[in-house]
Amino acid sequence: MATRDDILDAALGVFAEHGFRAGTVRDICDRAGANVAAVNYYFGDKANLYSEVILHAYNLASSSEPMPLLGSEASDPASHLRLWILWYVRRILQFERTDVGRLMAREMAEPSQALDRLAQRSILPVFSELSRIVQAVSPKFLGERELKMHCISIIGQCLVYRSGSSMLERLDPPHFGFDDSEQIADHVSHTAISAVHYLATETQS
Amino acid sequence: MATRDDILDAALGVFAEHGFRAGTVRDICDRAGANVAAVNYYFGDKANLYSEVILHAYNLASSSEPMPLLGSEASDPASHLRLWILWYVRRILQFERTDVGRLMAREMAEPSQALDRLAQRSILPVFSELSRIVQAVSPKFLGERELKMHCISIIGQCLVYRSGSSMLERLDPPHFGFDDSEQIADHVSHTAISAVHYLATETQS
DNA sequence: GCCTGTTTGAAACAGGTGTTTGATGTCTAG
DNA sequence: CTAGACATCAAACACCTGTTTCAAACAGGC
Repeated sequence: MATRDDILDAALGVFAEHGFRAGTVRDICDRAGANVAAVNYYFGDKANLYSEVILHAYNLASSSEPMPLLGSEASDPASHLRLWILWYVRRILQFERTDVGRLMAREMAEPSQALDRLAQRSILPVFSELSRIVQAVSPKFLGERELKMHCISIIGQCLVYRSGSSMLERLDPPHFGFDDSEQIADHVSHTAISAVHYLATETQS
Repeated sequence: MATRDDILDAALGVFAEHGFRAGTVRDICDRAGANVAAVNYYFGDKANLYSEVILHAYNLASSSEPMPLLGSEASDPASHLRLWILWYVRRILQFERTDVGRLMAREMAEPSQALDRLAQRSILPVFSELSRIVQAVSPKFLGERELKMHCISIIGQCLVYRSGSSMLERLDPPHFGFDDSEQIADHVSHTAISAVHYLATETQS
């Protein structure tokens, strides 16, 4: 059963690097030091292997830093929002260099059926927790859609540092990386906080 | 020479749908009503065809609504920012359903050499124009990095509606689409304007 | 030691890929 | 009319893909 795990690890690297289609089982088996037939023996076919790799990658990702929950620390909502954003930005930018992150990025750009199971258990909790925090920060009660857009704005400002990295790299360097997490978190949280306060006092068109 | 253009059009559709690797020249030639050898006859090889398709797609994209330049209309900077963001959001969300947009999205997620030539002539002007507008909106002079982060935040808030659409679709519907462009532009411009004003009055950590 | 189920191995298979070939048609200049 | 360039076509080529086959090696229980 050791070769099964070897194949799983090797497949993670190969799929992260080349994607599902372009990643070959021969490459995987070579890296795992196994025979070509091993993939079909243990996983049935290539597609099934991929599904298991996604699960494997998710388990690896989940074992990292846990999400800071509202109320877990006795701080004001504003600084908690900054803490949460810092956690999210770190998660995003840390992913950039790992196989797990590159795999997830591929899944986000071109989702496969394998993602569906994880999405409900991964994306939704993150989003609803962020909603709670933003609502706590806001001086007035935010409607559902209004709240949603604020959260999307925050997510978007963080995600762009990875999903738009191919664009950003083509501007004048230096590019933003993991070391800039704090600065990015500062900026995004300031933007978000000022947005909810501004929208609370001004009349929205 | 008509078949050359037919192949170009067909290849745009095939590459947008399946990507460079998974898109086959046989599929392209079938759609174009041409022989398999036509691709190599007119374009040398598949990679070269892809490069020309990227150029072709860019020309199609450029012939759409032009970017609203600062000073072209006699309006205050704030409403001009909203106008610019609306233009950008529309461009982003309109792309979602067209072959050109899907191709560009693929290129952004996994850039090929073909993108390099376009990037300098497409991304940079957009970004520098946005920088000018944000600077005009701001009550105080913004430093290079500060200005850059504001612009990235705006870009990110718009881009997320496409790059993160696979995530957003998994939240409770209805999802945001082209018809919500105005609302999104309102929200993003309000956020951006309040951010530059807030950061101008508060002391940034 | 032997037997049984599990695991590995080299080779082959069937199908699809981009590309090349050489013949055939088509049109235009001399 | 003819020569030559251009364009199209069916067929074949060489290669790579995931998958299967079947024999050999290995494991542990009796």
